Amino acid sequence: MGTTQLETVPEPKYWHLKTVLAEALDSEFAVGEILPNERELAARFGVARATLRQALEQLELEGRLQRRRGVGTTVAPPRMGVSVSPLHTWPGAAGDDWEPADCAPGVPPAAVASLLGTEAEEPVHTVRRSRVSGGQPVAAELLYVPEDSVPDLSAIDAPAGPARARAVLRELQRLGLEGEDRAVELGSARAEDAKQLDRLPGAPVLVVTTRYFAFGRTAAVSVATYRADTCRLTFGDSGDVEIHHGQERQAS
Amino acid sequence: MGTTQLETVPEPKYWHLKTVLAEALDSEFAVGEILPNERELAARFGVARATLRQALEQLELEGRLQRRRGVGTTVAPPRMGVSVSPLHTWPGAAGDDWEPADCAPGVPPAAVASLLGTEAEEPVHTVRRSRVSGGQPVAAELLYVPEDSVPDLSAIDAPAGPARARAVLRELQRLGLEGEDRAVELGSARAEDAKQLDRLPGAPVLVVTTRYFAFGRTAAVSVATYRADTCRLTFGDSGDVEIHHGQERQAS
DNA sequence: TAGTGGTCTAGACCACCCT
DNA sequence: GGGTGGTCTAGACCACTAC
Repeated sequence: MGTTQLETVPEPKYWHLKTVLAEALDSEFAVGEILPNERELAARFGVARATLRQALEQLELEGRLQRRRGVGTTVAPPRMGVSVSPLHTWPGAAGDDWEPADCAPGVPPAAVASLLGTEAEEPVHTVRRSRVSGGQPVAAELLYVPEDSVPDLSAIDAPAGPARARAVLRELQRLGLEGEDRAVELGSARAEDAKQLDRLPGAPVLVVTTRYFAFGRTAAVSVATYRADTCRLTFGDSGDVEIHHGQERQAS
Repeated sequence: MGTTQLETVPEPKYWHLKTVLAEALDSEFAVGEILPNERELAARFGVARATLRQALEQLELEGRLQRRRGVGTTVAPPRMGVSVSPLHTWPGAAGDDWEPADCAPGVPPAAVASLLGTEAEEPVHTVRRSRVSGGQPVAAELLYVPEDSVPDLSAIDAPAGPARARAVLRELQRLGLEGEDRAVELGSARAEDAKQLDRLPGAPVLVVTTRYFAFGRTAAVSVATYRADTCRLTFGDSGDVEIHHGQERQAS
């Protein structure tokens, strides 16, 4: 009864390891610095490599580390704030930092079709865009626009590719935007998005689903996947606020 | 040169496994149904248990599965939409679905102190609340309120506990709220939050950081951690939209 | 007490990057 | 070619739940 029981619930090794590493990152490493490789770190801490990797995985999930196959593990800079504020403008409006990449007709996934209220197998304009911030890709987007939302689009304008993407976006601007709403959830990058984001398939992403309303219905749906490791999504004007984990220095 | 190379990039086993399982979930399992245990599934697919677990982990991350130690793996219901719209009201206003749990003075983490603009070691009112939706806990929140934001709070009111939490929230309502902004990022549940969310430490969470402005400065900061596996954060009025992965039936 | 998922080990080989 | 992280194996034991 009088015994001091510090660990009624024994802490998993990888959890403790993560804490130790996190403290080391704050105090002993600079942003961009390369950590010792996994085999050496595991040996140094006296654990199996798999256990060490469990700790590294969590730190990467929290945006503290960046791991690249064939290169090594580096200390990540603080997450960048990426604004996803409702701007009450259509995608593709002047000033947004998305780059149209492609456009082709395609059947949207069932979840999107249900949001659009289209028939199950009905093809819609599918515009792919990518967003770059701070010199690296942060998001990949698929924008689904039913054919009848942009009736004036001349099919002859551009059969496919970036030119057609721009044409669809241009047509959207003509519509009266009545509103929009957003949802954010956790997902994992599909192969296509992963390549666009310079990550491996399955990497954690924040999926932002936006519905655009016009004519009293959903006129377009955007599904944007943001790199969860490097991005902090901001709503409002908190985009330029710095978040500090601890002391931070720049690698020389 | 004329060979058809279907797999220039060989797909990892766990990735393929995940796809197969996801399809099985859509077509052969009902929500709430219990899957065969990991050892049997691994044997059935001819892989090591660790490999199978990698696939299950991703499906859980995507909100398709729910795993509970000592119980089993069940098919998760679609994620519930949880509204985090800017309501332009203080936390604790009538009608919000947060339950005050506790309040004590405490030194906020450095990141929060920097948002509040308080001194490094300055203690602030720290209110803990929890949010329940659909009968289960979805979020845990720590609300940091500097002492001078609620100067009229009589310390004698309640020394600690839920009563004091309510007292702090009550005082907040008196202030003129000038604005708020939010940021969403991925994190992992700390031990404390994990218990509150009925998850293991390290579980993926969506961290919503909200700044409340009054007197031309940041008068309070809220850090809310939402279960990433069960929640879809909604901004706007898309909260009641159904998202379907595929066919869905109810377990009998 | 039996069965589940969670943790951990000590190996092996592979895909990728850089030089 | 040498070094990195990524995948995979076949075990073992532990913590938890339910009966």
